Amino acid sequence: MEEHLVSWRKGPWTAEEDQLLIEHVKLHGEGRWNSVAKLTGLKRNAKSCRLRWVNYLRPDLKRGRITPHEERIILELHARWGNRWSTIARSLPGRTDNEIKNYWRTHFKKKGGIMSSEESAKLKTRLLKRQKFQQEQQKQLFLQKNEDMKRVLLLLEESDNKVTWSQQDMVNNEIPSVFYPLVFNNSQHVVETTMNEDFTLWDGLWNLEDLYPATTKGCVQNLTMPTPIF
DNA sequence: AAGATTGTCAACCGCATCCGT
DNA sequence: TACGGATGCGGTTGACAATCT
Repeated sequence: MEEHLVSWRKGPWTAEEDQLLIEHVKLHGEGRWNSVAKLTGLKRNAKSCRLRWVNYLRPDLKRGRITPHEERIILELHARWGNRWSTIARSLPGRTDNEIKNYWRTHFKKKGGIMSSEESAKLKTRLLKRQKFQQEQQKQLFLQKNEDMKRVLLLLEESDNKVTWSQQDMVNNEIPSVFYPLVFNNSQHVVETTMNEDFTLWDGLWNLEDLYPATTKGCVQNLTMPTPIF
């Protein structure tokens, strides 16, 4: 396609354009971005198509906020490799170089590129808070598990010891699966998912607390630890 | 309530690199 | 080996949203 004859569309992509691009990749695979316009009628140049696919439409992309674990990886890899975003992105499946670059610039890049001692102290405090929270959460999980086991023992007694552990239960040292409906409202998987999501939520709140101590203090204090559903 | 400031993120641009001819 | 097109990368911009004053 002769670029000087075509007036390429620019700016945000529409849902229709996205659909055309998705269909094109389904049919022809990734790459050959120059043929997209020819074959689909899209008025987007090769670069724009590639970027849209890589940063937004790829099905293996991870949506949502960067997790504390990912943040730690970003910090470590940036310390090692500097601004080699695509290299860093390879260690974070589902995240794009653009996303990581944006995240870094928003959260860590300071004027002049060097953090003041006050800022680095803030970062340290934040990491310590996280560590503390993780420890507390593990403790809570442990205590919760103990409670679950007590419950199961009671149920076992009530059921006249007629229930047996499956082989898998024995291997995992877990509650007999037949008791799940009685012990958990849903499945254990749902409980774990909820806990993880809550962790992300709490992490976000810490960020807020660091940034806006006055406005979020009350909110954070009034929240309680997430508890499994019974 | 409204304007100013700051944060976020999608998208663009220029340059570098790769690869086929 | 040189050349040109395709692709990849990192820096930057601009629009919009959220928050502050």
